[in-house]
Amino acid sequence: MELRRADKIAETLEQLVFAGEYRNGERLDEHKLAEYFRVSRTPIREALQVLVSSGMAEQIPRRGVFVRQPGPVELMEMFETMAELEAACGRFAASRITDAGLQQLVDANHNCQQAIEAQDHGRYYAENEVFHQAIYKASANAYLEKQALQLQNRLKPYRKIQLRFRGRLAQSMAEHVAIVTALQDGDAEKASDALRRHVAVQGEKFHQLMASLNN
Amino acid sequence: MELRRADKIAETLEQLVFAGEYRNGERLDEHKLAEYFRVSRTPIREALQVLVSSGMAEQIPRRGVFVRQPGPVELMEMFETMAELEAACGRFAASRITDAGLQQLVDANHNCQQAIEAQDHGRYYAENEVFHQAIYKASANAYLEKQALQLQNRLKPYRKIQLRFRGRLAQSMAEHVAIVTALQDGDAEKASDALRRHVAVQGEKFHQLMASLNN
DNA sequence: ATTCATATGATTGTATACAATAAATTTGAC
DNA sequence: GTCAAATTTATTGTATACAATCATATGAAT
Repeated sequence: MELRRADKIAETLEQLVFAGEYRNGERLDEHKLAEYFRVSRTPIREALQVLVSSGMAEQIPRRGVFVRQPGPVELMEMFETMAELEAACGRFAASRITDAGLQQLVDANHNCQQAIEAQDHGRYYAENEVFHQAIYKASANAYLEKQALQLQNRLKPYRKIQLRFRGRLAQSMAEHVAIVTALQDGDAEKASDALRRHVAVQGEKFHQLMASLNN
Repeated sequence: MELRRADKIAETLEQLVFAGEYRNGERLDEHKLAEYFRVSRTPIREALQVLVSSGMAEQIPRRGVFVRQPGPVELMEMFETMAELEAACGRFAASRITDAGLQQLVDANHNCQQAIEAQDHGRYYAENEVFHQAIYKASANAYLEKQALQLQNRLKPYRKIQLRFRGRLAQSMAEHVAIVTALQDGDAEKASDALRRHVAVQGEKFHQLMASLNN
């Protein structure tokens, strides 16, 4: 499945946009992309529509599609929304999580802790993702889970930057533990609050994020 | 702007799917649609991709795109998510809403009340939409607002059915008033809780919704 | 020199033609 | 008669050709 060239091109283009290969208002030239990917304009146009529908580009009829890198304001809005989505997942998970689900969280945290001790930022990042995705799934709401996964994916490049800062890992771990405890206790309010605060970007985190945008 | 035929076709197709013109697994035949709309397959394919990306249809490579009417489970999940999105909007709005924003809510409620007294379900439905959209905007988070609007749009057909039931309008109005009061007081918790309960589909509402699916 | 109209070029949107793949049908062996 | 392989048909995916529209450049009139 998924052998369509257009889909593969869409994935590649997404990564290119994520990697910052394109400036903010830059136009995605159909001809040049067709030449680059050695295909006709047709699959390129289909790939561009995927980018547009995911919000990574904007289409102006009869003008073309232009990459839309989120600015500081939109980025904050996306992080705020992410925090609320995760809080919602936690709220549902508190009463719906299974023993197996809880065990997944405990395991993920264990791996996170190991990554910290090994000072392996990359691995911490990966295991952190596992932890959060386990919570999405524990919400037992496939629709909400999908929304959360999508936004998590869009914010991935920025979150990666964020974890680089001093002391952030240890604090993050402590918050994870509090989240798991709340879920174990079945305390929906505590779980959602803990997740909201954990994901939210405020205070020092906010400044760090803003500073990272100037690179 | 937006003079592309593909976009207009996408809109029309969305409405057709909403209206239940297509069965659940039904395939959207490119040739037939092209013939029906008197265009070539190209704009049809673009329109179909829009449906796919909005979740209203599923694409199986080299097989075609098939309409995906949400079943009972997914519908519940969407309503749950809607409730959480609105709760999030309310949470932000509690501290960010302006006097003008509050006035919009009061006005919308006034119009809702008039619609009830006139027993005008259609008008109540329209003004109810205005009320909720005003809250989305008052969240002062354009990204969240957009997400809420999208889901609201997808749930529109089902919500329409729901409001038909006896006593629902009066209860809904009372809840609106409570929401406005919480926002006036700047009480984030109260506002988000009130919105969550207002939008959530539980108890009797759940049974009514399920019953409506069998038509 | 400025401004407006026209013309020219570039780019997107649509139509059509072709290729690749999957579904359906036919044919043949047992 | 049933099953399987092969062939045909149908349908999607891609390439190319054409049309429509927008941006730029050119030129004349003031």
